[in-house]
Amino acid sequence: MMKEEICDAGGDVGNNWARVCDTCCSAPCTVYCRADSAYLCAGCDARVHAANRVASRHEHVRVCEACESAPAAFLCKADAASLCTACDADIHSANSLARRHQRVPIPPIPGCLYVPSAAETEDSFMVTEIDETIAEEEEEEAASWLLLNPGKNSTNQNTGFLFGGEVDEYLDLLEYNSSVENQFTDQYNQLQQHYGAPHKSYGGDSVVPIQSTDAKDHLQQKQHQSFQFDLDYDSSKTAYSYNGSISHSISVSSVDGEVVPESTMSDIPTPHTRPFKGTIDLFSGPPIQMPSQLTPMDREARVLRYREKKKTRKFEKTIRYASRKAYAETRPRIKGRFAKRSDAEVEVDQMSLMRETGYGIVPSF
DNA sequence: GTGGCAGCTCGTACCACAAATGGAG
DNA sequence: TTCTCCATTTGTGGTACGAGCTGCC
Repeated sequence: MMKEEICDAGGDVGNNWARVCDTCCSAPCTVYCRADSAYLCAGCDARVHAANRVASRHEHVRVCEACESAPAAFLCKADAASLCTACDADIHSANSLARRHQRVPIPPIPGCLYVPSAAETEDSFMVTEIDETIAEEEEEEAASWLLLNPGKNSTNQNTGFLFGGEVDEYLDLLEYNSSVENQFTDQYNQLQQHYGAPHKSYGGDSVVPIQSTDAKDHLQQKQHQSFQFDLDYDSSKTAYSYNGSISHSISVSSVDGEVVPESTMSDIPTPHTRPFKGTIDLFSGPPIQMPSQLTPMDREARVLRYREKKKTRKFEKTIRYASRKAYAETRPRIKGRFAKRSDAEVEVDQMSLMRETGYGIVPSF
């Protein structure tokens, strides 16, 4: 793909960006401002359009995801892609199947797409290209969450493809539960440190959390995709229903849910039922109070919490009892199922026990 | 465009038994 | 109140199997 040389600074040399930011020339553009007739990156978009009230009203659209060099005009629901008129015509005239893709026009979005943090605004020109690309993706994802809120309290100026209030309330739900969950997690960790051991000592089992350093990217990606599907699924409903999305989320996330040691639950003096990680316990606990107004600082904090939680998600299975795991691994199996131990194996065990303890089994008759 | 088939992926039930749990005495 | 006994429940991993999806004819 030919890269347009717009900036004279040469900041785009050596990258694969189709079009670089007209302002900083050091990052790929993500939005097109119609008022300024300029292609801007996330950081510059935030900085320029947050400068004053007039600038904040500039209408802008995302850049075409195909050519990345023209403003997107249509959103293909089948491909979930924003396309410019040229790419839309090319792609959707290729075959009959593509022609059936449902596309909706993308209206311009007033206001700033991004809410940069202080660190981002200060260090936005110092990150490497790769880091910036990754950060860009996270920015867009986080911004996609942020974009959805205004429609809840004011006139919904979003595309209508996503009903912002619903999704943002979902985010609020997630964050509410995550905060409660984190509170429980912290409490649990403190108790672990307090007791000095993760499990009440019976001389047998001990809790052994599996610390797999390998991040299961495909699982995360899969879950993330399913998560996004949940949102779209909900947004397609005319009537808002928590049950729909929540049941989906549970079915996805509870599979690899982290299990809390039983002893911990019984040992904690303040009783609570810790839900599976990622689940939403709507049917117990105090009613959730939805904030009606969110300041930019609040929203930024929520996005940061969302990112942090996204980074620290765990998908690996947690072993609660190491002895049971060790025993299960050594047990005889038939087609994967546990099988009864033969008499010979039982005798071997008894012999080994006699050697260890020095005592035999006395016949009862 | 529709139906049938093969191949693939994914989730889950199944098994035995030691350990954990909780009630009764 | 504390301890012991005993019945019940829980948790553990590898494999088979069914459901669902995709691609091809």
